[in-house]
Amino acid sequence: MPESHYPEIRALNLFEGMDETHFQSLMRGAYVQNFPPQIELIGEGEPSDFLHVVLSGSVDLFSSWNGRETSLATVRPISTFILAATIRNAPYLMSARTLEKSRIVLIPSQDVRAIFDVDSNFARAIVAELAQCYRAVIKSQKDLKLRTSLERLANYLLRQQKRAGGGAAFELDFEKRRLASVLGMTPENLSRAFKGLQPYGLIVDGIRVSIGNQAELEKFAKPNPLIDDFTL
Amino acid sequence: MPESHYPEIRALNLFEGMDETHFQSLMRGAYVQNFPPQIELIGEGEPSDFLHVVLSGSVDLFSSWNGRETSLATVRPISTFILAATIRNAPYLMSARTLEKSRIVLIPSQDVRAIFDVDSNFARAIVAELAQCYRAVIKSQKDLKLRTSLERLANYLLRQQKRAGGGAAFELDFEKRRLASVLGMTPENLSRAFKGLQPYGLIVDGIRVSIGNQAELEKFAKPNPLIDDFTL
DNA sequence: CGCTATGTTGATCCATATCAATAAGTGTGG
DNA sequence: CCACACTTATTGATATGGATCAACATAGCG
Repeated sequence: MPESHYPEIRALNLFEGMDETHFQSLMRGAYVQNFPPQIELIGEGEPSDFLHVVLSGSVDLFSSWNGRETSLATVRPISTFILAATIRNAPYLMSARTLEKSRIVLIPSQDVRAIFDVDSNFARAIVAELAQCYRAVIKSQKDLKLRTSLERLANYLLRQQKRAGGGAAFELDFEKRRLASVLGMTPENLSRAFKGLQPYGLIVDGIRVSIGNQAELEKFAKPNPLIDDFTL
Repeated sequence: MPESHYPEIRALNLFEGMDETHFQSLMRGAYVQNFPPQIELIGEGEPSDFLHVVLSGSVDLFSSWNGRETSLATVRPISTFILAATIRNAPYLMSARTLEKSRIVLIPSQDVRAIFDVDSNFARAIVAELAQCYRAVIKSQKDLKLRTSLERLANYLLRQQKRAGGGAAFELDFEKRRLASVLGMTPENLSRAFKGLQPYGLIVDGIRVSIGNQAELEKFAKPNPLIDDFTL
């Protein structure tokens, strides 16, 4: 793999503390690939041969059952995915597909496991990452089980607003169809949910969103750090 | 803490591979406590001072928001909980309460983190445990988002049947009210869902369940290893 | 024994899904 | 650059899963 990518990968939490020779050894076995949009990178149930790192573009993690499908998460640069399957050497629980043109690093899972065994800094970083992923899913679970779809949307908008800098106007970083799936509802229902937030001064035009009455929206959404704070 | 408990704790996946002196050191700081039923052990949002190990009894992990409450998991002997919060030194995302009279080991979180740093076998075990917990929540997420409540109940029954040995008759290990919460529905809806499975030969009497038509129930439930297999 | 919490059943309401039609983008090739 | 096809978004009408409210039965438990 071209060495030009090393620094950006090295800068990831997962790799920054590890021994240089170990990092080099990981990179030697890795390779970078460019994918067009809508390519299925992995399918659930397949053996976890590679740890993936998204360098650019974005990847949708989804799952299907009995003809239904749901988006579970979106991976954006620069971060890794399917770390847990790699560690446990178990089949992927989710499928992954590119949402746009994406550049992705593939690191053989066995190399990751081997280096994990000899580099305690790397091991520590993996633990931190896994614990964070775990907590992220728990938060999502609480969101799903404790809130109605309207409340989930309201809180999603507040989170997205914060990520975008906190201004009243910002943009959605999802196609609405997939936002609906992520939030656990149908596209039609999402469309109506946006309408349902109009009383709080919400204006939506395509991907542009503006929150007219911040205080009222927050009063309705009741955001909670133990569900909505992604740093926690 | 009384040394009589050491062997059963030591036998846990999490501790079995670690250095004996490190284990002793962990145990020195730990203590065992007996709790009556319905005691809240920890509240979400509190700092994660202790890693907990359930020796006997059972513990409900739940969460509340805006007056609603949901059960996220049940911890049974012998296993640990809130490992992720301990590792990240972050506030608990879930509350915990005893369901019955329970004996619980409390290990100071800072001791766990300290030993983690010096014992690579322990670190490895923690990673394995975290990865498994993560995968368990992902499966639960898929169950929630891809299935109706009737399908969730049917698959839960099949899982429970397998855990109980595979025979047609077995017992629920949940109070129905909490089973409903775990499955993401109301008690009334669960009651009706049991009725809804009668066409598949399901008979329920208190906590005793019997599956009359295994083949038909499976045909309806469509169990999937990537959702329902707890070893994966 | 009662008392209290749990479970069941029925009636009704509400949120969300589904089905169907239309509109609005978006990308492609002529 | 436009016309066309195709996907996505919206809107309306309707169906349905599941929640809520209320009454009653039942089972633990002191």
